[in-house]
Amino acid sequence: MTPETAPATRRRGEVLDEAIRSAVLDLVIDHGVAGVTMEAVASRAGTSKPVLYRRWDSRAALLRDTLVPLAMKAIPSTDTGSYRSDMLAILQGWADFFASPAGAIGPAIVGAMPHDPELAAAFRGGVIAWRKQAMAETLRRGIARGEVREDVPVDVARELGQALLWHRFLITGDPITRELIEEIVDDILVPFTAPRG
Amino acid sequence: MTPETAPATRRRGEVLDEAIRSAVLDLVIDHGVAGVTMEAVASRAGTSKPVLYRRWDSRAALLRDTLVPLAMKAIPSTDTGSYRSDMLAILQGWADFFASPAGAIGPAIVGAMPHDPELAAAFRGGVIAWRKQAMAETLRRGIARGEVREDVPVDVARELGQALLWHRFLITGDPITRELIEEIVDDILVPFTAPRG
DNA sequence: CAAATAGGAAACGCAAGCGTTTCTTGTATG
DNA sequence: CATACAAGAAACGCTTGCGTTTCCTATTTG
Repeated sequence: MTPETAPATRRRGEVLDEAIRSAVLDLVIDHGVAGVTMEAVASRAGTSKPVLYRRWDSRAALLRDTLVPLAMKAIPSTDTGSYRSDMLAILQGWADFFASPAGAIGPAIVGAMPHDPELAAAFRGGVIAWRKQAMAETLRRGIARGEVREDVPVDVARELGQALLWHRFLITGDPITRELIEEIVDDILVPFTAPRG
Repeated sequence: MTPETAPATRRRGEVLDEAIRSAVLDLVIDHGVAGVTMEAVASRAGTSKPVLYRRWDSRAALLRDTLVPLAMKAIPSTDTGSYRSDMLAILQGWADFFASPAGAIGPAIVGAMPHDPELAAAFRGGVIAWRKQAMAETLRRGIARGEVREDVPVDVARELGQALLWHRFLITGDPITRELIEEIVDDILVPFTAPRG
């Protein structure tokens, strides 16, 4: 046990940041957003409240800075070569997110937004705006390939698939299967967006 | 001020029950579900905690018994004579509910269900099951009239319209307009369910 | 009318959480 | 090496909320 090999007892920088983020997610999963208190996060992350308050001036800021980036990295943005296979990949990405531990942030954010305008702005202005843009891009590529009609109502078309998945995830609790995804794409999305012949 | 006309100072039965229900909804609207504490409900309803505990053994039971019936009476179940006008009425009912003060219970329930299995069972087994049944009934009537194809995939068809509305209400915050409702019915639902050929 | 019920006020002891302060000391930097 | 920074432990005083008890008395019931 020489001094050179004594293990570090305190964490700094990214190591500590990751421990805090991980603690927040664990608490959301276990107890919902109400379980995310400064006391609980500090305890779970093996740190102290002054450490948290040095970074965030409030619980709301901590939640916002932790939950929103998790939602941001969930979904592939990918050009697969066809509108159909783009949509299959995107909807599968959502389904995988919902099935993952991080999916717990979905209902947490939805429940919190009505009373946290900054969280709502971050989530809708960040994550959702980005997803809308990516979906519009997907439709644009489809139009360029001649797979999607030029007068497709983009506003509705870009949300139609994920709306069904969110509905099952948040509201009805019904299963989200690969078969459902293919049905949505082949029986709803493709007919709805296809050029009219 | 004769004794016969002295105003009542205590409430009983339905009058008191309604005051409690109203207090819960007010608190959800103002503070979200986290604001619904036994202290706050008692104070808001102008009653006392023993009165609440005489009725419910826990905050969770009070929430469940208050929020779920509110969701239950939101939506018309109506036979208007055609599948199209049925769907217009139903989706307008959802839109009106979301725009009403009681709409606040939507995100409240969604946020709470992952950690309250009894609430989830009440909401999904009660409200949602009832809505699914009513939607299946609507499709059946459409089939009988020849407006809806006999092989319509009921599982997806019965949730498609409201999924889009819930998505806007809970996730994106985009407006829910009469034009949107008509677009959903005329451009998505009717083509998707219509007989082929 | 008398008796029973339960509404409402007030209080209780306890726990959890808040935001902050003080202190020690591990770790990074120059 | 010395210095600066910040991590982590511990404690603080305060607030809110919990579930419960006691008491008084309004209201209903028989």
